[in-house]
Amino acid sequence: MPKVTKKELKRENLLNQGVAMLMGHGYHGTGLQEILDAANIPKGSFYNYFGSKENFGAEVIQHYVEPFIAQLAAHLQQSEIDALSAIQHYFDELIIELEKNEFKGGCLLGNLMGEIGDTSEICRKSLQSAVGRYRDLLQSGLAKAQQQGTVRSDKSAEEMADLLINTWQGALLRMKIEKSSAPVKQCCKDLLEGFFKP
Amino acid sequence: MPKVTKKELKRENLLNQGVAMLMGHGYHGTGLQEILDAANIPKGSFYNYFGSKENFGAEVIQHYVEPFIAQLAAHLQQSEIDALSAIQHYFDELIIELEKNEFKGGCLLGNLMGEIGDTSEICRKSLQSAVGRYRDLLQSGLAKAQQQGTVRSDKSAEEMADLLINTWQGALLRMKIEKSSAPVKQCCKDLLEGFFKP
DNA sequence: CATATTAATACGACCGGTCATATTATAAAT
DNA sequence: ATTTATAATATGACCGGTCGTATTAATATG
Repeated sequence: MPKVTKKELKRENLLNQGVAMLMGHGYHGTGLQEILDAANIPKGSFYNYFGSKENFGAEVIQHYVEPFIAQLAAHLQQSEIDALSAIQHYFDELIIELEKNEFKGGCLLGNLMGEIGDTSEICRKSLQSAVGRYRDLLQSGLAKAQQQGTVRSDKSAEEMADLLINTWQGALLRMKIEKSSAPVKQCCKDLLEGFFKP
Repeated sequence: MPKVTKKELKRENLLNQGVAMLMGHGYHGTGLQEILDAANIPKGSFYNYFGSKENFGAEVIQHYVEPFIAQLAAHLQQSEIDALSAIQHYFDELIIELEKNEFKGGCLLGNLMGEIGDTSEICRKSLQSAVGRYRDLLQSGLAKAQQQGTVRSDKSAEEMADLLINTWQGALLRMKIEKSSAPVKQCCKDLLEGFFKP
């Protein structure tokens, strides 16, 4: 096996463990040691892969959002299902996952926006990009739903995408402290089955 | 001056500095030393006032929410103004304050829900209580607005209060990473001037 | 002088990050 | 093709500093 691939593999392993650890204990609550231990990589090797903890955090953010974008995109391009239903199914899947985790963690983006969104410029930029990419995809789905007549057209898809993302993020915070999926379920009901209807 | 009062004064000073520091750098990002330095209180004295950092955090949360509740209550009991307008004016004031702080900090409750909402049980309970008290007050204002006919009555005041709080929290996170008040302004517009209308 | 309250100091654990060195891979030279 | 020189990567001990907390000394109160 090529050496460069092996290095990439370890790098990705660190990112995966980083996602899990930062979700669980936050940025400042997680030490590099924990991440390295979880990935079975020696302490001294960390800086062969990343320039600093801060840079690592910024990469973790991008690494985290990727599967969510892929998952939503997969739902949206199922041609036999209308866009609004696709979005609803997507969020239903997220809720199932949240319940499986007993409402712990929530969304890494939301957690880090609150914790380091205005102290680490590098991570702020990364968060901005990650949320932006996610928002753009959701917006395209809502625009499609507008064309299909399942979502109101007197509000822009962009406005609704932002509203949905923001309400979802707030609902995730509530979920964490209430230990209940009621807030996130209500979010979907209020918006997707209520405010967004034509 | 009575001794007990002097002690209470220093205690409250610590809580005030704690609010400011935890807002700026989060729970794990803030050391007790910084707080004690800011309050001009010797390091060894901390445990004369609080049992632990975690207990301190839980108290800071309650200390933080108090003025917001008082401010909203003050708006709501202005008899010459209808409840919906009172709520709108209240949020307008919050937005002005956020702009004054250049979008830094946001809401301590939201930040801590994300960071330690599912790791510190004590703080989780405190957050639950703080948000609950705030929600109840907002709910009573919305119920009043329903009676005055300025807010729709086919949705419960509780549901709308939760939705407003959650969307507001999410919008605050977006505000932090976009460095713009657009998200929070849009939140008020979408809900108070849109979804909540009869 | 006895007692409680405050403050100084001590403590071990851990933080992010650096270092010289060991190992391995690549390139050059024979 | 084999050996030698060079570079890249891997590694664990270790840096100064800070963490939250415990213990001990000093001070104030009765």
